[in-house]
Amino acid sequence: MATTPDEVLKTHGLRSTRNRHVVLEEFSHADFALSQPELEKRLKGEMDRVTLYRILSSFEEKGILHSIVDQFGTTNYASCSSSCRAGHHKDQHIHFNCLNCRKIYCLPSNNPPVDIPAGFNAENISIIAIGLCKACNSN
Amino acid sequence: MATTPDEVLKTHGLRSTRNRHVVLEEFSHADFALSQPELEKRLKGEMDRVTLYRILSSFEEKGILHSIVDQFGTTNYASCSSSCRAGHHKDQHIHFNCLNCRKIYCLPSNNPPVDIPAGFNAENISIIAIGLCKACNSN
DNA sequence: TTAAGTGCAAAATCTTTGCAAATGT
DNA sequence: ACATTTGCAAAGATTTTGCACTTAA
Repeated sequence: MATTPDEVLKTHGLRSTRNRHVVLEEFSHADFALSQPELEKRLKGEMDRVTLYRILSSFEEKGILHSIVDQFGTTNYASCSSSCRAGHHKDQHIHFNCLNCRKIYCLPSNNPPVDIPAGFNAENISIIAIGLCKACNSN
Repeated sequence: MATTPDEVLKTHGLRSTRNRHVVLEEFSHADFALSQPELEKRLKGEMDRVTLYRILSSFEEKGILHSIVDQFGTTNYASCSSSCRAGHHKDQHIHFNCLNCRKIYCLPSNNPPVDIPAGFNAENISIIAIGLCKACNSN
């Protein structure tokens, strides 16, 4: 079921605006996570930087995107799986952060079970593999 | 074998200075990872902010500390295990990032095996459990 | 002595906030 | 019409850079 951008927005209680469509469009192309600075470059001049920040955080809040903080401390965003709901994200896959191109890939691998000591209450587990990605490896 | 601060510095090719001793002292107390902002608070007035940044990055580079980027994008530092060498860190434990007090704990758990797709070359794997820590849970 | 380390000022980033104008429903 | 969304300006926060002074070896 291919949901249209309009439907995605409506379903998540957001108005359909030109800027939001542009951002959704970018994510539909990308096969990896995008950061605000990266998106800003791609959309150079298309919209105000602040608007972009606001769109990203509303998309995350509504459950359209989930965020991954990479090894450089930058927040990156990727489309959510169907298991994400507004205000509650559950990343069930591993991310790969390339040291060279800095891209973040959502890997198909599932999280392995992780052993947490008693007393600690893990709500979510972030697993990020760090190294060289497929593209950078073959150069 | 309790290595003295002086020995730690010498072994890693760093000069023995007052500032570095102060930083090492802080880490010897801490049972969790410390960020630059946190250290700056603790060492209020003891040294320049820039010096602290430089000490932390040289300690990381030389393999005295390893860094963990937390859920808020802040870089935190913790003592390295003996398996870390200059320029090559191998975190073999899981970190726990508390949503309430924001502390990062190095858990005793070992990394589970993680399945990485062919073509990707993982140098290191960062596993961060996010939730409420032991202390914050019991309040 | 002299290379490494430090402090201060300033720059560079990245992110947030306030508010008036524009836009979607 | 009216609440949302946007753009601009400005403020905050964090981290880096340049350079002259100081210090460890």
